Amino acid sequence: MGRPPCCDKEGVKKGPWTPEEDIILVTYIQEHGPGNWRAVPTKTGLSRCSKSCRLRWTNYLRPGIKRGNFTEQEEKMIIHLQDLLGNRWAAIASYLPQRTDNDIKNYWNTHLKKKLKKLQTGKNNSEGNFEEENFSASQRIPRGQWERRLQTDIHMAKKALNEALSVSPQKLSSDFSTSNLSNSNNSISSTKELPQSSCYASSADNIAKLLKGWMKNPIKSSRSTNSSVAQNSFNNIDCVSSSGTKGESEILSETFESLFGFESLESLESSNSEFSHQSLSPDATVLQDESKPEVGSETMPFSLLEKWLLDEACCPEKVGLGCGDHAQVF
DNA sequence: AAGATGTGCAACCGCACGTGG
DNA sequence: CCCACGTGCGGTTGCACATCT
Repeated sequence: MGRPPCCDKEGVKKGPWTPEEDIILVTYIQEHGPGNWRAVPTKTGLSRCSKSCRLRWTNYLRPGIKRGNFTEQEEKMIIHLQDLLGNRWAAIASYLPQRTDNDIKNYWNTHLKKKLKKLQTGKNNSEGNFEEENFSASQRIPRGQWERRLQTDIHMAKKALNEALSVSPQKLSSDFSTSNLSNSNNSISSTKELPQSSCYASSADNIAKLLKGWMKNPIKSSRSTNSSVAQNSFNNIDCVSSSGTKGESEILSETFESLFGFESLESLESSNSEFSHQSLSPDATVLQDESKPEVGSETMPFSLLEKWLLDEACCPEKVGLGCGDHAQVF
């Protein structure tokens, strides 16, 4: 039995996408918007399965996604969220709106896992490998339990955020100023230039040009030497710091909104039963990104979250979020 | 210089879930 | 309620490129 494949295997092209296919797909989505993926292959004439189209769009062509060059803040967030949520890459990605789950997953598997392993072995061997605990925890918990656990995680995360948001203004202020400064320059610091994938890069650059008019935001710069090809043109909707002269409360409010898509902690509280990433999924915000790009939604949240993560890292009990806590809830 | 091995990442696969008829 | 369909998600694979021997 089982479900039939999403598309006929015969005549369906697989493998890397060509620039021409990208153009076709993007042009179609430009006209019709993302969604109804089933119809995409037939309407565009692409010899691709609908899933492949969707994947290509969400992971690669979608505007507003950033590729490569993970910042330290992002690394910390991923590490922490992975600890908190397990391998729920989509959920993790919802906290990093410019990153795709696939990208985060790859980055975790190729970089962070090793990095953590190194750190862990170098640090202490007695407490066991937290990464392995992590995996085992997320793997052995059945789905139902996992969902309850996730809710608890969210609740605890809210608590942590609440605390993070209610720290003394002076401290917060200095945190903002310092971390914003540091944020602005470190995005390329620790990561090497990605390898260039030759012919496609230039072709994809053409796609970028083709699509230039699509984005309402001007494309600021194009690092043509970066391997992140076409998508970089989308991604270069650089996050201009919007903090400027705003009051702290406003900043906090905006930070929270831009970070979690809620207007207040109360609304977050009221939405308890529904995991927020559903409403925050990159796909869900695609069109919003087009119409009202979240300028500044990167630097501000990171500074706050950085604080949150760092606080927790050094004193978990303070925020009631010890790494193993969520497992004990049930 | 050439083959072997390692690494990173795009894309595929299959399962689960939500929804509408 | 059941079923088919569309979509989302996480795990895995395959390939291109980099590095090593």
